[in-house]
Amino acid sequence: MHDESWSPPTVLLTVDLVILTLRAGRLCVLLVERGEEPFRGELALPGGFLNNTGEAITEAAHRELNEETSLNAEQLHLEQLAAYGEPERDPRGRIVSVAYLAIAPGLPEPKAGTDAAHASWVPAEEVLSKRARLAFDHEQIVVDGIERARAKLEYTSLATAFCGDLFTIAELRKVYEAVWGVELDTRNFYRKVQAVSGFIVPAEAERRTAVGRPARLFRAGPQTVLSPPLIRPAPFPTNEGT
Amino acid sequence: MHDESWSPPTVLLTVDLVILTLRAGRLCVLLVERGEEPFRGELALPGGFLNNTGEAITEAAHRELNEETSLNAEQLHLEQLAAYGEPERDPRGRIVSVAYLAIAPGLPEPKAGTDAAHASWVPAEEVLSKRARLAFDHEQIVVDGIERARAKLEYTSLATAFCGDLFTIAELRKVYEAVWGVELDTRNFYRKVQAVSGFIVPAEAERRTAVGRPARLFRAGPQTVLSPPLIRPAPFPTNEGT
DNA sequence: TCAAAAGTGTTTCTATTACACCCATGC
DNA sequence: GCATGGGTGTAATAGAAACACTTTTGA
Repeated sequence: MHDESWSPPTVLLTVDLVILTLRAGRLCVLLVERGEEPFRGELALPGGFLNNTGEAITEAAHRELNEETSLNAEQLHLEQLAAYGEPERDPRGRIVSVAYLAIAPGLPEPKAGTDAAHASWVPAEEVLSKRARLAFDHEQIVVDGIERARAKLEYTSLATAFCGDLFTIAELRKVYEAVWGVELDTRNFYRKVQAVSGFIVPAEAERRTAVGRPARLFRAGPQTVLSPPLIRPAPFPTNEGT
Repeated sequence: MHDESWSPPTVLLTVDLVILTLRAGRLCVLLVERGEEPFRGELALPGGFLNNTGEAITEAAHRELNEETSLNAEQLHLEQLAAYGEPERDPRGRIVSVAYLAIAPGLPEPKAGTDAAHASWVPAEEVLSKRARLAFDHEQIVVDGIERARAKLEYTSLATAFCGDLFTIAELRKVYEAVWGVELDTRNFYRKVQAVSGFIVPAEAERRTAVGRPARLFRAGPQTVLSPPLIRPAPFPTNEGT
């Protein structure tokens, strides 16, 4: 197939982060305005090259995440999305990016990283509707990240990663509504979510708001896989004749 | 953070393939006996280095898949699983592998590739039960691949990729039973699978076996996402008090 | 006529939905 | 009291599971 002197090509490796959070009831993604070429001044995902200290890819993702949000591993969810390696995806050369999905509870305005002129929370809808355009293939990565989050809300406890340590069931429902882009019945959600064993456990406390009855507080339970799952309503009616 | 002369480390990129098929009603994965160091003589996933002709990672996966199975892109399912990049995963140096999941209909005994002394179909159970040990981190990759296949049988039409162009509902059911490792009621499956619009469409033909009533033949329909999905039975009873 | 596999009907049970209604609080 | 959001009860419906039964074939 090839002679003995053949040697495989080397590539540069970056990590890119799709960091999702809820702000004012809307799903938002952290984007930076690039301070360097290529795509200087355009919006992009936070990320960067792998260190040359022999770090694992996941470690690089944690490092970049900490640079952007000052949150560490215990405080949020981080998982690998996929590798993106089209030859023409980066004009600087053969650069393969491993994308990660991070979920954070509501955060203050982010601080700028070293190679990011600005960093800001952009509503996911801005990206999905193509009103905000992104550098490289980052639009596809965001789309993949949001779809991963939407899917994992169904059968894992990922939604609790959007909340703080303590949360009400109404807050948890707002996570589902914002990420899925639907409205859910408050009362049925209230019972359904409590019927999933190990999903949320009651805390001995209440949260008082300006008006209305105080809500019980809960924290994330031990179970990470939900059974039964919370099925998201079909976005478009499934009516087509067989 | 780092000075201007800093340059990121280069890595070598491989693709590894988890190729699944059904043989005699059992889920099997294609493994090769390594013909070179490291791990000479041990079992491993088929795969290899990225070409230096500027190919996309997905193209490299297709190329390796064709070398092992002589099947092309139209004949089977191929999707990216994940990137594996622990620093110590390969003793040869910093090698990142992008793993792919391939699903093939029943195939004859495979031909050996260039750097594979033997290639053979190994029952998935041999790997999951750790009776067969694999080189590198390939055991984890196989576990991830099988779990991906199990999950995607629920909500996508992936099961048809295990079948030939034409198949009976009983054959399709055997796919679900083998991949999930459960037994399904033939009669309920028969109706449920036909109730999913666009999953399978009847072909104007029958399949006669040695004994019994001939079965109608079907082919894969246009729908790739199943609604409603086919939920797999919980492997262990979900009984734990809240 | 029998065995085997395909395909149908029907009952039972459980989960989801929709929505009426009650509860606890601040003002 | 009354507005507001939290929480409960319940009837109607849809889906899943269990299984008796009929159909079609080869031998």
